[in-house]
Order: sequence, then structure tokens, then C-alpha cells
Amino acid sequence: MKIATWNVNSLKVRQQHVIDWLELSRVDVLCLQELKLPDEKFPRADFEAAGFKSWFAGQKTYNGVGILVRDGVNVDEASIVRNIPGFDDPQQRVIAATVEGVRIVSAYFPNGQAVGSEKFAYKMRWLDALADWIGAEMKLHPKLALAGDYNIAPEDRDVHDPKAWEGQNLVSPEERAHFVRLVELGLTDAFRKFEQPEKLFTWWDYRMLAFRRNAGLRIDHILLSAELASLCSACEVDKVPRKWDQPSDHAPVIATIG
DNA sequence: ATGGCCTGCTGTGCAGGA
Repeated sequence: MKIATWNVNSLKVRQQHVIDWLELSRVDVLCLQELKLPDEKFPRADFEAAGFKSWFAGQKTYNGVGILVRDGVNVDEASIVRNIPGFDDPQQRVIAATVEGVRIVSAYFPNGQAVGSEKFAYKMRWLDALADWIGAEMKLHPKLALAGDYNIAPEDRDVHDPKAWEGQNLVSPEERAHFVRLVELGLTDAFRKFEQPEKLFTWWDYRMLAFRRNAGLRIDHILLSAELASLCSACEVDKVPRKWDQPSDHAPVIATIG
């Protein structure tokens, strides 16, 4: 089974890219973030025609997450959870589903804007709630994947210019400590389980010719529980769709299980 | 050179992203 995550920065704009990439990548499960559309505008029928069932938690303009699952792959309909239970939040950032016995969580972590800002404080509260919930989920589901746009570059090697970024939002020690807390729950960064090229990122600013200069960050991740990590045979970033016309600023990440 | 781009909105420039 291939599990992927992709921040599409508006599903309305990127719908055809997603459909093309599903065909190209042959993934079975695709976690989406930043849908930027309300549920009534989710193109469920178009994904159905492409051979995928979909579950989603959307809202107008901002945020929004989804999970697409290839036909023939078993999904427990009763297992769908939207948002972090007990964390009251109008922002749609989390959806979970149990797929072939694997707990899949598609998450769009808050950006945080700037260290010390109100949005950063919200990011910290959200991260606390997420870790509490994921810890509980892992007890219920030994096979769990937390996939999404984390808005955290875990280490300096995940940053094109660590000096320029030092202490900034997305790389600050406080954010990185939250990433470590997730790891300490027993999760493994699938990407780092394997040898990888130097300076391989998942996000590049639209400005400053950043993609061409590879001025990026690795902020999109798939973390796996121990049982799932032991079954993981590969993890890749696919930069191809970042080169397409009118691309998302994020590239998809793929983990192969089995 | 501290900006630059992209998206959605009911805007007539702004907020938000990262």
C-alpha cells in the first residue's frame, strides 16, 4: 500500500493536478491539505470517476483536509473522525480514517505566522492537543500514519539556509520540540528511515524563483508508528508536480508500506 | 535588496500562507 500526503493550496485550482498525479503515482491513499473550499464544493464525483472514494472536512477560503482512497482498498466507514476530539476549533485541520486496518490521519498543522504571535500560541495549543490525541490513537491502533503539512522543519538539514532561518517560525526550538514529542510517542519520520539526497525539500516559496534555486523547506511529513514503520520499504518526495503549470507550492510525499 | 507570488474574497486591496 502506498500512502501519500499533499498540500494542494486550493483543491479548486489543483483538482486536475491531483487526478493526474493519482494516475501517475499509483498511490492508494492520498491525504490532502489546504482544500480551501466548503464541503458542498468538494469534487467528490470527479474523484469517484477517477476511481477514488473521498472523505473530507472543509471550510470556505481556508484550511480543509481530506483523504482519498483507491477503490478496492477497504475503509471502515464508522472510523471517520473530523477534528481533534475535545479540541474545540472552527478551523478544519484534521480528518482520520481506518484504511486496511491502518489508522490514517491527514493533518494541516497551523502555520504560526511568527514566533510569539497569537497565531503561534494557537499553533502550540493545537500541537499539544494533537500529541495528546495521537498518543491515545496509537494505543487503539498499533498501525498508525500521521501524514500532512506539519509546518515544521524538524532539523537544520531540512532547511535550505539554516542560518537565515535560525529561530524563525517553522524552525524554532519550540516547534521542533513538539515534533520531537510526536517522535517520542513512538512515531518514525518515514523519510529519514531511508538514505535520501541532500537538500530534498517539500515546499518552495512561489517568490524569488525559490523552486529553481531549491530554496525550500521539508515541512510535509509522514510519521509512522513502530509497527507500520517496520513494514515501510520506501519514502520519497515527488518534485514532478511542482514543475507543472500553476503548481501547488508543496510537493507530495509518498510512503510505501510492504 | 527583508521584496518579490498565489489564492480567495464580493474585493476595488486585503488576509493568509510559510
